[in-house]
Amino acid sequence: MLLPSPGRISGWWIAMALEIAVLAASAAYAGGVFTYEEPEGPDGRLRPGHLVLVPFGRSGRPEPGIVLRRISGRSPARSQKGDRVENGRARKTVLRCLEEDPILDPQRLEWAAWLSRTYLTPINECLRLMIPSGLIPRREPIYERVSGPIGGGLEQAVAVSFAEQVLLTALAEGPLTQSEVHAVLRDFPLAERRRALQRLLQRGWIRRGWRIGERRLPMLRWVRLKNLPDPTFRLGRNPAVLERRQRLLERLREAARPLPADWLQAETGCSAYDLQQLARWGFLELFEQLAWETFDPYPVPEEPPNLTPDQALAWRSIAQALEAGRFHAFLLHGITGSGKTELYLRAVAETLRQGKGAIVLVPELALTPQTARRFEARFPGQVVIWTGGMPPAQERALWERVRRRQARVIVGTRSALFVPIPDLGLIVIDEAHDPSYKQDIQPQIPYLLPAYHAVDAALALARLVGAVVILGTATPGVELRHLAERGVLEELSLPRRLRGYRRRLMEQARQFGASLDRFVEVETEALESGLPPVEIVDMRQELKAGNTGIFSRALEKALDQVLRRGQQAILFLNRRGAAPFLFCRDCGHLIRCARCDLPLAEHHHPTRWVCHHCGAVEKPAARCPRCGSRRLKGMGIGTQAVEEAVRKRWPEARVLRWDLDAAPTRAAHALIWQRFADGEADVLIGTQVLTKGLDLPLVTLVGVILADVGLGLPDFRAAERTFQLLIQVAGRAGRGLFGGRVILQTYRPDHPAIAAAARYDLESFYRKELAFRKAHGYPPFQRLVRLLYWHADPERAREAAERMGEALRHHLEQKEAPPTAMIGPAPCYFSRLRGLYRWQILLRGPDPVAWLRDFPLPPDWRVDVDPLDIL
DNA sequence: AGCACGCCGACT
DNA sequence: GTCGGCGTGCTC
Repeated sequence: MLLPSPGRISGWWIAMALEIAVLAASAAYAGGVFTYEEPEGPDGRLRPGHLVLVPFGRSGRPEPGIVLRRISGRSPARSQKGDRVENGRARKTVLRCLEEDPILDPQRLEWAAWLSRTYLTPINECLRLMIPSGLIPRREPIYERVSGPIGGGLEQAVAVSFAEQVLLTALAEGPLTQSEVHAVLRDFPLAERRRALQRLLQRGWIRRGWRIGERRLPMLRWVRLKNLPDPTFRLGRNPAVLERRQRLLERLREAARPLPADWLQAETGCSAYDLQQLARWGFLELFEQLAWETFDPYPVPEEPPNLTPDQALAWRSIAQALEAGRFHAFLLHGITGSGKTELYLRAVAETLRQGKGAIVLVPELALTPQTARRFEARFPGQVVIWTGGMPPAQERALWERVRRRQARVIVGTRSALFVPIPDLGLIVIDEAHDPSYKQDIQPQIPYLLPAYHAVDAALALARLVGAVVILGTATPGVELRHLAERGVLEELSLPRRLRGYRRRLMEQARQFGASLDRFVEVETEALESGLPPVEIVDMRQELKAGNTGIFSRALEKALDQVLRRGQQAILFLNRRGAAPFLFCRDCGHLIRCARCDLPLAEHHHPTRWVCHHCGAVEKPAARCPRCGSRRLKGMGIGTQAVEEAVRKRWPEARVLRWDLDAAPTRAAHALIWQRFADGEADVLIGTQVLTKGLDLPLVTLVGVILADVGLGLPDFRAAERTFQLLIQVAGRAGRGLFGGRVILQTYRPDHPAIAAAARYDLESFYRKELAFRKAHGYPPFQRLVRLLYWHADPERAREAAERMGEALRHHLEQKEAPPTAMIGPAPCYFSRLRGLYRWQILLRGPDPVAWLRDFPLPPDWRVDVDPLDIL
């Protein structure tokens, strides 16, 4: 077939037009895809996957876009402005191409289309996931004078304000950017400045254009050690400052080479100021380099250990699949500490050997310097750590390294899946059951991001590019097991627990004065042992026996023992704060968040009332808002209450708390973990953040303060979530030399999730859960789509929901297959959050997405396909 | 979502 | 008579 080329052919203009997905937030509301003219000149010949800037919207602001395809067609007429007109609408022209080569390959474009179809989201929103904001230049409005009065004459005919005159005079000298306009008009109030601009624009005296910023390559700050300070030199007055500065110098001395500043800061806790100060004293030299050139903090590759027989068996299948170089997906079911990571590392090594790239996803909170280090140590200089919310320059630097094939391994959180690494050969998803792999629906984000699940999205991508997927988990959950049973995933298992490699254990044994006698030697390198035994304590019996405290007698005794032996304990309670409820003792009034209608929790240090949903923090009121009584009291317990109880009962114990309050940032998380791992505390108290697969060898006791938290929610996945959490937290015990045990306190010892977790009985829990899901028509037997609507006005929310319900009912009657049931419209269980009234409609059937595909969904409705919860 | 156009009350 | 309220409609 002859492709039409631009030019005049037998009286027709054969125009090449481009379908472009525009990445502006507002574009999604109009479908996301628009037709543009191809520019003439060197920026011509745009191909699918090219990143361009196009004028968009009334303001004509340059917005990033991705070329989807070239289309040919009869030329529309030209308007006076020179734009082509079609259906009465002017067609605009691409402004410029941002990268010489297409930045997305055809498979990624196909994948975006899949995401769009699967999650009922405009394709531009799906593509946005793959374009880091660091690639987009800054754009600033620029104003220039067109015509109008210059000084005298028309001012009398048309009222011109003083501000307008000042602006016109300034513009007579030349164009001004937005910020320059504000500088010129700095003596006028903001509203006045805006009005002046608007009126002059309206009269056509000035014109607005856009200045597109320079795209500078991001630089990276490096640190080189110049001199070590004299031992008598005071590096700081504050002991904490002193310590981290010493740590920094020590780290540089060890490395014996320059290290990146941000990396050093993360590792040592130093601030930019610390670095500057040390440089001023002449101990360090700070310098910059292109960010992606030589990021290579670990030059010596770590030797891979030998595999255990279990690992070797699993490895044979994985190696075979990698060899074949076709799509293949594994469910690697390995209990905590069974050596899954070593298999990931081998698979990555094999992928690199083939000249392909690998993506390794880890749960949000598990991405710590320690995790990163394992990969960097094995693949020095080849690893990029990718997390959400990085500064644009860093994003761009890392993206550039990946694109130039300088880094072939991406380790990151769920957004790392979308980095377009060339020749993708392997995707690993660690702890694949983790809920942080699902993108949730949030009202505060202006974008209509697809509610994707990284596991499903990874499988789809791997199919398109012919890659291998490894989904690793200790607690597969119903959906993953179901995929395995359907043959989508090949199941591999590591049933035995690896206590550690001999080399590491010997070191620990020396350090803590322990012996390795009680380990079963399965092979020359690795030692194995079983999971720690779990003891259930029925807290109702404790109450009967007169114990109203937080600790059962069994847990108290066990903790006592651990502390006496100088070992470590973890106390787990999946609830932050001091008390989850606040009641008035006189009238029984429950204090609620004004915006969410949910109970406020009491927090200490300082004493505050906190909404766990919207994060609102209130100063405690002295009196009950209903009866005026001063007797307000917190009820129930959270991690802070546990911490206080431990400190009171064991004043000599060193206690650390690990929850969102104690560790608001990733660095703080890493720091708490590090301190506990270094033996700076005896007891670690925390919420689910502490379940994220970290090795703490000295922990011999895990106490679950209250296993029932979370079982009360009316959600079909509540039991599964609790079960998985309990298994994960139990796995924290006994990973080291001294073995370990788990004590699980509960008021519901017979609940299937709790009873099965205590026996590590995944099989029976899975069977029961599956029967429950089948009986109630929940996933994986039926699929769910959740339609969400929210509005500050309760009436408008209800009306919109009912209108939508009607429209869907109508659609339902017209369209029979596939059979789909509508549940609702109804207010959500959390019917008001952040001041917004929430309504939902659930669609349930074998394929509700297909059923919805030809239904026009209004953009103010949010769609959650395969929602994790329906609260 | 932004942003502009469009029709009714309190002020220089 | 003008500023400015936010209702409605559009984005190639």
